[in-house]
Amino acid sequence: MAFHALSRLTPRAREIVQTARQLLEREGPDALSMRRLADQLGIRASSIYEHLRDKQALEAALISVGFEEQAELFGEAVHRSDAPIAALIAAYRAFARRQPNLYRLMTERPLRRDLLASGVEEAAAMPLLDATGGDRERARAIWAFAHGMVILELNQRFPPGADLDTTWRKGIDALVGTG
Amino acid sequence: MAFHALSRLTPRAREIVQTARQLLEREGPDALSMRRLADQLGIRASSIYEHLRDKQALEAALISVGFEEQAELFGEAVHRSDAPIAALIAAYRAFARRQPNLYRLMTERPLRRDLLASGVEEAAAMPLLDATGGDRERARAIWAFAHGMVILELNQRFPPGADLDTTWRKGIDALVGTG
DNA sequence: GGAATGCCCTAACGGTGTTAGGGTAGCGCC
DNA sequence: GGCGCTACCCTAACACCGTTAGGGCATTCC
Repeated sequence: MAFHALSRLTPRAREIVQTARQLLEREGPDALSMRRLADQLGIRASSIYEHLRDKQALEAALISVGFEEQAELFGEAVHRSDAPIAALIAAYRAFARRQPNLYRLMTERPLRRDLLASGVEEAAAMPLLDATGGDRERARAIWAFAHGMVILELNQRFPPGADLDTTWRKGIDALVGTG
Repeated sequence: MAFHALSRLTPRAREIVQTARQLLEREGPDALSMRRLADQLGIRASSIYEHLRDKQALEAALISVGFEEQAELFGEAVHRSDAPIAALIAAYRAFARRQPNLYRLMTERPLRRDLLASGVEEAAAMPLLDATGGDRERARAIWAFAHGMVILELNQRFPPGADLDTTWRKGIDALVGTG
C-alpha cells in the first residue's frame, strides 16, 4: 500500500525514489544530492533526469510517500485505541523520531502541492480530524502543538534535562480537554 | 541596544551582518550567499572571510541579533500588559510575520550555541518563563504551540480559508487556563 | 530490417562555500 | 624619511551543487 503514491512513476523512477529515501535517512539532508544519489545507484547524475523531472519532483515523491505512510499509521492508531487523540499524537511523534530527515523535508518549506500525489496530504490529516469529531479548530491547534514539540525536539531546542514526556502529556491534556 | 549581540565583532563585520540581514529579509534565504552579499557590499566574496570566519558565523550573528530583539520585544510586551502571556504570544507571532526569513533561520536547524552571543538565547526565553510564573512545563508547551502555529502559517500549511486568529485564541486559552 | 523505447553516457554552464597567496593604503614609531 | 603593522581588498582556484545538450547502445515490436 505504501507504493500507491508512486504509482504514476515508472518502475525505474520508483527505484530511484526508494534509494533516495534511504540515502536521506541514513546520511542526512546534505547527502541528498543528485550526484550522491547517482553514485548510490551506480549511474551518473544526469541519468536521473531521464526518470524524474528535477530535484523538486524527487522531493515531492519522497514527501508523498511520507504522507501516505502517515495516513496509514495515524489511521491505525486512531482505530486501535479508545483514547484516539493521544494515540494519534504518540504515532505522530514516533513517525518524526523514526525518520527525522523525512519529517523535516515534509514540513520545513511550503508544499509544492501540484507535484504531490493527489490526496495524500488530506489522507494524512484525516485521522486527526476524525479523532476530534470534525472540530477543525481543535485539530489545527493540536497539530500545531505536536509539530512544534516535534521540531523543537528534533532541533534540540529544549534544555538537555527537560522532561518532554510530561510536556507532551500536559499539552495534550490542555488542548484535548475531556476528549 | 540591538547592537550588543555584535559587540565582539569589528565595525566592518557589523556592517556586513547588517547588510546580510537586509539581503535575507528582502530577497529570501537563497539570496543569502557569500557572493550575493559581497555584491551588495561592493566587494568580492573572499573578502568577507577577512571579517567573519565563515557562513556559519554570519548566520550565528544574524541569529544572535534576532534573539536580542526578541528579548526586548517580549520583555516589553509582558511588562505593558495585564494579560502577559497573551501579549507575549502576540508579540511572538508579530516578530515572525515581520521578518519571516530571519525567524526561519533562527528555528529551522539545531543552534550552534558555541557561535552565538552569550546569553541571548536565554534572554529571549526569559519573558515567557516570567509570564508563566516560572512554570517551565507550561512555558514549553506554550512555546511549542506558538512555534508550530507560526511555522505552519509561514509554510502555508493551513487551508486558505482557515480562521487562524480563532485557532490561536483557542489554543492559548486551553494552554494558559486561567493565567 | 527498421523504428521506437528505455537507459545510460560525456561535457559543459553557472551557481555555491572556501582557501591560498598577493597587493595596497594609512598609521604609529624610530 | 622609512619601517612595520593593521585593515582591507584582490585574483585564481578547488570541489561541490542542479541542470541541459547531445550522443550511444541494447531490447522490443512491427
